[in-house]
Amino acid sequence: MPAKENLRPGGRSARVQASVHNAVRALLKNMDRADVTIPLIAAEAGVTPSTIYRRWGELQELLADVAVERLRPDMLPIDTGSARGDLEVWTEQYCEEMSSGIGRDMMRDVLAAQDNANACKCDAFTREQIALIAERAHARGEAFPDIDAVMDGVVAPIIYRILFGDQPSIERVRDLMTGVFAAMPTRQPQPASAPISG
Amino acid sequence: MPAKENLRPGGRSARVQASVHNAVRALLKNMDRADVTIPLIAAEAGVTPSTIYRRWGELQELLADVAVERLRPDMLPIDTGSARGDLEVWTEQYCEEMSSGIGRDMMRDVLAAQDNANACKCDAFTREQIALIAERAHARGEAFPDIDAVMDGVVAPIIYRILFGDQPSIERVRDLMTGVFAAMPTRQPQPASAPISG
DNA sequence: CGCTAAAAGCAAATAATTTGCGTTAATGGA
DNA sequence: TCCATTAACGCAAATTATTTGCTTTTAGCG
Repeated sequence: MPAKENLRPGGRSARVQASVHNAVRALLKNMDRADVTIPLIAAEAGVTPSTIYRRWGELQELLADVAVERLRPDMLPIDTGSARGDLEVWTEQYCEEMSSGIGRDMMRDVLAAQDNANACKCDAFTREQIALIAERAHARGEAFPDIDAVMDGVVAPIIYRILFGDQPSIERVRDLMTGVFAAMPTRQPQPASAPISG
Repeated sequence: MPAKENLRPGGRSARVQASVHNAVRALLKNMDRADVTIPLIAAEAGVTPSTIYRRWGELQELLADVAVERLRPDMLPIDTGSARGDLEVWTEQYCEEMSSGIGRDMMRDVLAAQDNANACKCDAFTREQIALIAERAHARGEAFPDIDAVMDGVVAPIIYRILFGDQPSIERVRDLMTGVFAAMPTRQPQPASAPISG
């Protein structure tokens, strides 16, 4: 139902979409999300409300659309020199972003939508980032856990805790990471491996 | 904001609440959740819409309220004779319930609400069920993982996958459970150690 | 029993959503 | 390049949902 993908990529349509997205971001910055309505967004974006209704159906789909764009990673995972360090830094940053008020709201928006395509996208973004870290690890000759193991062992617990009311602590996040590395099938890592200290 | 707790427990108020909850359940059984509106619920429940608006504020809070009641466990975890068996059976049932269309919808309702009190309740329900299994294990003198280890290692991955688009398979769920038991610190189980207080 | 106030009902006012139809402009083919 | 086609938009009227002020009911309590 929410167009976004299969719409005419050409000028006006894209312009309207960008304008609406910008309007949503601008409004969310300044006011409580409970007070943001479609007519308000339309006014801010300079379009007529029916355009939004026809393209997104309801507010939640639009919010989910906007949220997923903001959740798209905008940089490569930081290279610390070791797989474990890479994952640790990435995980802590991910956890911080997602625990913040904005991150929570965006995740809520994505999950609240009828259409779960956006939720799938978020999952894909995360997997891609971890895959990049894994690739680097392999290129260095370091052992690295399966993506699924990282998702189940680190990402899922973080997200679960954020969604269900508990703020995950840095210590807990480190423990989760340690657990995933410990559970990794121990085939011999090639010589170049260099685990971080501390 | 959503009353439900601190309301007058007496006759009329409780009657209205029950009537509204029943109306929601009845409507959700027969129609798409996108077509359920507050005026419709009010008509079905035989109350005036403004009553619902004043008590719950918006549809999502009401849906979350109803959903959390349906997510409340209505029976003790099945006793299979062993801790591992108990957890396995419970986990598989939990996974099935949550993966089903109804379970997903209820979880979505709970998470979509502004107020996350209901989400916390769901987490508490799950912890209580696992705590019961843990108590039985301790009473039998069996080792059992920490509740947090089970939440992070089994529950969180299941819920994450359901929310973010992947259906967790029975095999994967068993693997998760095996992992949690394997990672358990292997202190010797005392014979008939004291049950946890709770 | 009678008082007080929380919760419900009712109806008018306001706001959001849907819908029909005319207009604009992106796309694709001649 | 121009034209035909049609998706997407704008506008405005109709419908539906939400809010609000006021009245009535009734739970809670001395």
